[in-house]
Formats: sequence, structure tokens, C-alpha cells
Amino acid sequence: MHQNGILKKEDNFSSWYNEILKRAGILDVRYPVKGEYVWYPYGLKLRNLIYNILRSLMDKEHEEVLFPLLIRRDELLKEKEHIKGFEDEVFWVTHGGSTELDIPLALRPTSETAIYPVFKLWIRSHRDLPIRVYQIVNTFRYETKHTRPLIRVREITSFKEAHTAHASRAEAEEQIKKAVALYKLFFDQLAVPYVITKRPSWDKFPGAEYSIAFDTLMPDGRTMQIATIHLLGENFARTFDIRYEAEDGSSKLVNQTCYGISERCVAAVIAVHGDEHGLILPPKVAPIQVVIVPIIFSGDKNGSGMEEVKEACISLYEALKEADVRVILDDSPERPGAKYYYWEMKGVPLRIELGPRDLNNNSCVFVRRDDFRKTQVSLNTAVPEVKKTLDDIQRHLYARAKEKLASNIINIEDSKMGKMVEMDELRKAVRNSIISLTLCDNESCGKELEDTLGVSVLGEVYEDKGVAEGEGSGKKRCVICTRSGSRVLVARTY
RNA sequence: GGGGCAGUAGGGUAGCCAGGUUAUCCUCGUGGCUUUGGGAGCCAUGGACCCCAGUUCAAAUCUGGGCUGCCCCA
Repeated sequence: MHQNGILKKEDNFSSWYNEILKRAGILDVRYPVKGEYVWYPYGLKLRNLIYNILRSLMDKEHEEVLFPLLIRRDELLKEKEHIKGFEDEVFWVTHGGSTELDIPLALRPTSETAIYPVFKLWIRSHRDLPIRVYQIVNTFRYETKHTRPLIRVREITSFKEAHTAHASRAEAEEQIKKAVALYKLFFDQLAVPYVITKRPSWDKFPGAEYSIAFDTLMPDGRTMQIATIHLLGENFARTFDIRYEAEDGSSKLVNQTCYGISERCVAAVIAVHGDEHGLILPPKVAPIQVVIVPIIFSGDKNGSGMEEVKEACISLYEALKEADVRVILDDSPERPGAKYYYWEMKGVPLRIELGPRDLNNNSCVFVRRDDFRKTQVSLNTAVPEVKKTLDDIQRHLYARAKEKLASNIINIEDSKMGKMVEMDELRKAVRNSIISLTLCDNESCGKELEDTLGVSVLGEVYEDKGVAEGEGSGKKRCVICTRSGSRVLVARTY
């Protein structure tokens, strides 16, 4: 791929994605260990802005903690269901120097088995509950499938995992609702649209009673899971003997939840909004929100008005900085056109051009990254106009992305259920979209559908039932076995 | 889980089938001159055959293994 030039996104998302990560300076994919990548400075700034939002949301009702990376083998293996889900993807530390360890240590694939033995120490009475903690750490999974930067990795560098313990199941379920609400707020700020579903029983988190997941739609028509929320109930409490003394003096098991978000949220921001010019970052997470490009010479005379333009750019820069806008002034010797392409690749939401022609009118030119619209703006009102425009870009990006998601959810009509819809029709529909159809809760039907179509069942829509209703009245019949069933979302997944 | 393809300078590539002098082109880096409202130009200069073994007088090229990446199917 040429270093310059446009990059088609829709026809080949995969190569678009890899090129963008490189050209925009998000990740260096050349690190010589499979599934591990290097964050470039710009990419890390983006990641940190995103995680600052997440952190501030979490901090309202959680406390941040930090648990060790290594987990004793016996602890990791305690919860039978749990380990069954992970055993083939655990990295093991077996030696210290040349000495073989008595007890092998696992690199955490997730931290339940690191945290819960400590919860047992921390929790004694109902007064210690509820407990809500979170940490942002790296975790390791020996992925055997295709690894992909930020999407399927062997080292998750930015796993935000929350763990809570409660006195009752009702409180734990209440926490699930809070977590859903919290994650909604988070993705709203990233302008990343989502569907929320309850995962089918065969696809829940290992050791959980049920799992809720957020999925977003990628440009190639596949969905990507971007957040999960699990009700653990008493499963882990039983295994790790996490009890508390209730008010009546009895000893009870705690009820737990856990929920997590990984750097896939960064991938989602990149994939959902970008175009053939590169990234388009929502202003709330853009490391640079505004770039000022001075037009030093105007083609005609040598250097007339040059100093004035420079000064005007500097004072605009200072004013924006003063107003807490993340702004830079690109006074490098490149030509303006080269700068435009460069900052477009970086996804900077707003560019301001300022040259002699503008200065004569005491104005500058705004160019939006989301729709390339140009407007003349008076220098007197530039700062408030910047704020307004950034807000507008943020809203517009989200609206556009939501619309795209909504238009890619296809309802398969109920009338077609129960008489074995043509599988080809479904296969075609699910090529670029999420489809909604009726399925019973038998695992064998779900698996058959998944195998036949090469898809995954995301699950029943968790809230907001309007997203995926059938025709309303009438019995809903499973697309496979024709027994009665319920509406589920189905898609090709990452 | 199964199958296919690839690895040549910082990035993208030609050469490989049919082994043989100094490894092609674009981009990029550096120094200079010049230029600036959508990727400027000229001059000089820098930089590469993934790793290990094998075949051979001779390997980027052939063979085997490893590592890494990409694509397709389930």
C-alpha cells in the first residue's frame, strides 16, 4: 500500500484497519511476539483519554485497586466451570530462573481467581458490603485463532475489570442494571452505538449465571463485543468461601457481579467513525481537537502580511488553549495541502485555516473532519464557535453511527418462522447486518443455526425491545425446530 | 478446528518459476537550493534479501524446519 492516497474502507475493512493503525500512529504492529503490539505516543494519548472517561465514571461508585499479575495454579483451578472456559488459553510461568516452581503461576487471563480469595479476607460482616472495586490492568490469553491488533490479542493491555460483592441477589441484580447504565454513558461519550443482549446460556462467561454484552457493528458487517457484564450469583462465593455475618448473626454467602471493558473500545472508535482519509475522532476523546494551519504566503507578493498571519495564528492558538481546547498550531515548513492530509489521517475533528485573505476580513476558515464542510468564522467569535462546532461534530458522529447501526438490523418476519426459512436468505442477510429472528432456548438449535450460517447468536435484546421486534402478535416459533421461542439477535462476529 | 498465500531498506514493491557481475522502482531519512490557499521541484546522499539448517563451485532465488503476517472455509 502506498504511503499516500486514499484508503477504501468499505470494500476491505481489514487492510484499511491495519493501514490506519500504522499511518495514524496508533499501534506499531511489528513487535515480534504474536498478538502483542506497541502503543505509539498518539495512540496511547487516545487510549488514555478514553480510559480517563471510563475511570471517572467508575470512580463515582467504585474504588480502584491493583491486584498482582500472577495467580497460583491451585487458585486458578478452583472454580471448575470457570477454568473450563480458560484452561486452553492460560500462559504459565513454570520457572524462576532455572529452578522449576513448586506451584506453577498463571498470568491472569482475568482476575476473578486473584481477587476473590482476597475478598474472603476483606469481607466479614454485612457492614463490609457492598464492595465495589475495579482495576485497569493487562491480562494474557493464549489466543489460537487469528490475532488482530486491539481486537484479538494475547496481551490485553487495558482491561478494565470491576468486581462487586453484595449481601443479596437482589442487590447484585441491581448492580447489573447500574453497570449497564454506566457502560451506556461510556459508549455514548465515545459516540459508539451498540446493541445490548443477554448472551445465550451456552455462551455466558464461564462461572456466571448469566452474561449481558454490548456489541457494536464493524464496517465489514460483523459485530464486535465491546463490553460484558456478568451475574456471578453465589458460584464463586461458594468456591472461595466468601461469607459474611448477616444482621441476624447468620453466616451467608455473598452475591457477586463482575464486568469488563478492554481496548476493543479503542478499536470501536477507530472502526466506527473512520473514513478513506483516516481516523475521525469524536472531540471528547481526540488528543488534538483543533489544528491551526497558517497560510503564510498567498502566492502573490513575497512575504507580505506574513508576520501578521503568524501573530493572528498564535493569538488564536493562545485563546483556544486558554479555553481548554486541545489545540496545536502547525507551523512546520510543510505545504498546507500536506498538512491537511496529515491531520485528517490523525482524525483531528476541526481544522482552522488562517491566511492573508482571511486576515483581511478579520476571519478564519473552519473545516470539519466529519463532513469537510467549510465555514468562514470571524476571529472575534472563533473560540465560542470552536466549542459549538466540536459539540456539533460529536453529536453528528454519534447520530450518523447510530443510524448506520439501526439500518443494519434486519428483522426476519415472524411469518417466516416455524417453516424453516430459506437458509440462503438468512445467510445473505447476515452478510452485512445483524439479523433478528426467533429461536428457542435449546442449545442444539442455537448451535445448529450458528454452524449452518457461520454466525453467533448474540442473544435476546436486554432492554430497548424496540430494536428487534418481530411482527408483534402471534406465536413466535423457533427458526430451527418450530417450537415456541423468542427473538434473538444473530450476527457474524469478531 | 481445517485449508491456502506470503516475508527483499522505516513503509510499499520488482527480481524467485529457469541459482551466477554492483538487487529494481516509488515513498521515506539526511544536507543544500528553492517553494507555500489540497500531498511542490532540483542536486547530493543514506538505508534491505526474516531466522536456522541442507543442496551447490555458487542461494534473495531450490529443499526442510522455525518465527511472523495475511486470506478463505467451518
